[in-house]
Amino acid sequence: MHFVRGLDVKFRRMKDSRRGQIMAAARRVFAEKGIAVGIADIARAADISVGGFYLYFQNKEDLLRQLLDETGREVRAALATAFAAPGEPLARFERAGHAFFREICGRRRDALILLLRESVGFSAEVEELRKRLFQQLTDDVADAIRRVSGRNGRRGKRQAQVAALSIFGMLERVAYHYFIWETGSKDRRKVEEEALAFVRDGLGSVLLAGG
Amino acid sequence: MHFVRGLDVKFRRMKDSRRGQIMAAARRVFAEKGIAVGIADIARAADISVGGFYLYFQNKEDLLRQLLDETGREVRAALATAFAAPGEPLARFERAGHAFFREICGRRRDALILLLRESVGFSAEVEELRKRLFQQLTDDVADAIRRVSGRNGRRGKRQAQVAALSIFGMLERVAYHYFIWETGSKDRRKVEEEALAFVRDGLGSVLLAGG
Amino acid sequence: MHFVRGLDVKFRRMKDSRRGQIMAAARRVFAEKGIAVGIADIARAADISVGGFYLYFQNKEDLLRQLLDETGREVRAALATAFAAPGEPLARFERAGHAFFREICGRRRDALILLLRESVGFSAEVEELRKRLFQQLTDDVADAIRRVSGRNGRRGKRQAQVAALSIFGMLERVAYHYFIWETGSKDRRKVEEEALAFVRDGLGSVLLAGG
Amino acid sequence: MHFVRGLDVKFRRMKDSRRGQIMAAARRVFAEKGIAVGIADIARAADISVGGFYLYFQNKEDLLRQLLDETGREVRAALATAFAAPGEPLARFERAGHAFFREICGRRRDALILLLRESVGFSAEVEELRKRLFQQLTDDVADAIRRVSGRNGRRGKRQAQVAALSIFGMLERVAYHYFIWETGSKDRRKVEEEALAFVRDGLGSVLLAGG
DNA sequence: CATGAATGAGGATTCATTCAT
DNA sequence: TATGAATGAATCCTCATTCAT
Repeated sequence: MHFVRGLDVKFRRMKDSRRGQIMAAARRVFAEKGIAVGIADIARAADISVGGFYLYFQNKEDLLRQLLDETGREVRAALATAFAAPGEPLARFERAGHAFFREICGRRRDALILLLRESVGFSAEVEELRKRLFQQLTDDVADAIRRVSGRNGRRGKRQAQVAALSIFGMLERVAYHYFIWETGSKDRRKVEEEALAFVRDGLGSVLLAGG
Repeated sequence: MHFVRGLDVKFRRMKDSRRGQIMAAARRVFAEKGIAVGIADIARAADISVGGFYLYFQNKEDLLRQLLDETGREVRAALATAFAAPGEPLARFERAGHAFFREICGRRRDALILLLRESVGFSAEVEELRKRLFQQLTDDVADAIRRVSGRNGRRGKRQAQVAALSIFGMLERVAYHYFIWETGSKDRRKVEEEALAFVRDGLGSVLLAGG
Repeated sequence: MHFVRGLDVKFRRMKDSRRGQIMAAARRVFAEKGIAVGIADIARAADISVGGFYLYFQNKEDLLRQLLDETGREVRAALATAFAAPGEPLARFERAGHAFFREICGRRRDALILLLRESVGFSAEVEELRKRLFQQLTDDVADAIRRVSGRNGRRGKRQAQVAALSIFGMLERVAYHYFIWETGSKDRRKVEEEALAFVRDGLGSVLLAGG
Repeated sequence: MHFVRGLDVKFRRMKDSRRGQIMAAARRVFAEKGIAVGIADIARAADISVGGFYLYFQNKEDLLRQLLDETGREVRAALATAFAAPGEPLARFERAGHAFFREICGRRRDALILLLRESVGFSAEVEELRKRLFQQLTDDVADAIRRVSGRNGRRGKRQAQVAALSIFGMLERVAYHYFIWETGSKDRRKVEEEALAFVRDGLGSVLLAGG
């Protein structure tokens, strides 16, 4: 039985690695040539046959869904980890912002492009997934804001929700500008500082308003 | 000859009206069914033949380009007009924000969807156009910020640029959330207030920092 | 208006002729290479592009459906015409039998192959259509038998139904053998005579039983 | 050596049982989902791997061929056994007819569907096999008719051949109608009676003609 | 200017068959 | 013998674009 379980695990891993290999290739190809590339291109980039692709994904939309799920998990994890470390509330928000720029924009440009550009408007179902994903992310942040501000009334909730949306919107557009389009100032450290200063100020009064 | 010129003008107008008719139909159809709809659908919605479409637009991308240009002009105009009226700097920014929600999100949902969802990642050329468009918009705002703050050094420029990007990012995501996905609070007036309060706070220190 | 109607009619005809051209080509190709041929083969045989095919038929199944409908109408018409002429009941049945061999097997081998071989088991929907078609044909014959025999009780109905089915079964298998497989005796006139003699005898007692 | 032979025999048996297991599963699956199902479905139904399938059959067509052969043998055996028992010639034909309905239609619906629906038009080679199979079956019956009628001239042969074909055609269509489509009267006993009465009458004069 | 039938390249997906293990 | 992942040719269908009328 051990042997069989061992095999099982081994196969599961192989399967996972194959799947991961395709996902990585797809992210690369999507980022470079756009999501309109054919399955053949993805398969080629993943060193696999066209039929092989369909062994691991039901169809192109399924691949995109898994890619988005993964990206969503990564972003949430990066933000949550950075936010979890002890410190002043505002400092923790700021750390989370830095994490977004460092972990995601800096290290996962492919994922960023997928999330902000290539997956947009792909299909109704994918759009629904994007919506859920953004809701999770903004809910996470809105919860954090509410916990810090202590405001739990309808107004407090809406305020936290809007603040969370605003923060994400800022991060997104700044990321799109500097990391996807690679426009404007090349000094991303400074850009990062300014952007987070803007967040801090916007957030500051939201948090203080509750005190 | 007058007659001929008259005809000419008339034809130019007819041509313009035809073109406008197609563009309006396209915006409607794109917003409803996504940019993947065929030319046939657009032509049907515009009460024109498929061949007729190609008399007014070189191809689908050309249509999209013109649609985006138009939308860009409208947004700039709405913001510029609102900002131009006299008053305190911060109040003028706020008015521009209100104009975005009222004029664009409220009255031009089709254009909003096109700008933020359907045109994203369509093709390299369209993406280039989107980039230019966003640069114009953020440059407008950044200029205004710089004029008010008086800071014209490299740092001031970057600061203004980032602030402008941040403001647009916020407006975009809030618009996407409440006007495209139509999620969350139904009280858009209040959402608008909160969002603009956030902008005001973030902007406040940028402007004051220069004083 | 006459002009416009004229155009309309002309276009309808052109469209019909195009459609008919494809249907004729398809019957030929199906009979020769089997229904598994690709749309490309059908299109080539019909001197049309692949896209052109889809201008006239929703998909392959739609083509098959229309082909079967047409064949069904032809067979019913051939039998009905032959049966309608005056004469003794048995002689009229016999004439209908001759019509089947002459009009359908002799002149429309393609249609015969489609009906008895290529359309079999294509898809659930087509099988449903085949079922309806055979029911119509056997109902026609069963009605004729009942009218002649005068028996309208449950037993008479069943008897007529089974006799009609039997007749069709005979005609089909004889047709399959001699006209599709082209096996056995080459003297089809004589085969025809023998087969119809068999029908006459089987039918004779059914008809007389009622007297 | 005994040991080895024993093993050999055992393996042969295992091989046979494996093969039979696959054939049984295939008949079931073909009858239910149509012959278009993939090898994977058949393998799953037979509790075997895809690769395993190819240890016992060269390819899908080979499976179909063996399935048809088997079905042919069964039908011939059922008819021959029923016909072999002593009695009046006509009564023996009738018994064979009953055997067809009882043994084949009633007990082997899967085989019936395969023979009359799923194997039709599969490929040129399978069609050839079907042709041989039907020839054997009709030759068997035609021989029996000839032996009873005593007519051995060219005309007698043709007459017997056509009569045999007619009988099979009737049985087939009645079977298709009542046992495959499961349409019409639910009282299969009575249907069977009527159908065989029809055969008896048709056959009667063929047999008597020779006397 | 206007039409819409026609084109055909391109993309998604399936499935019989093979082969390394 | 047995497995099932891998292959890739084959097929269906769509849609931007053209062009004869």
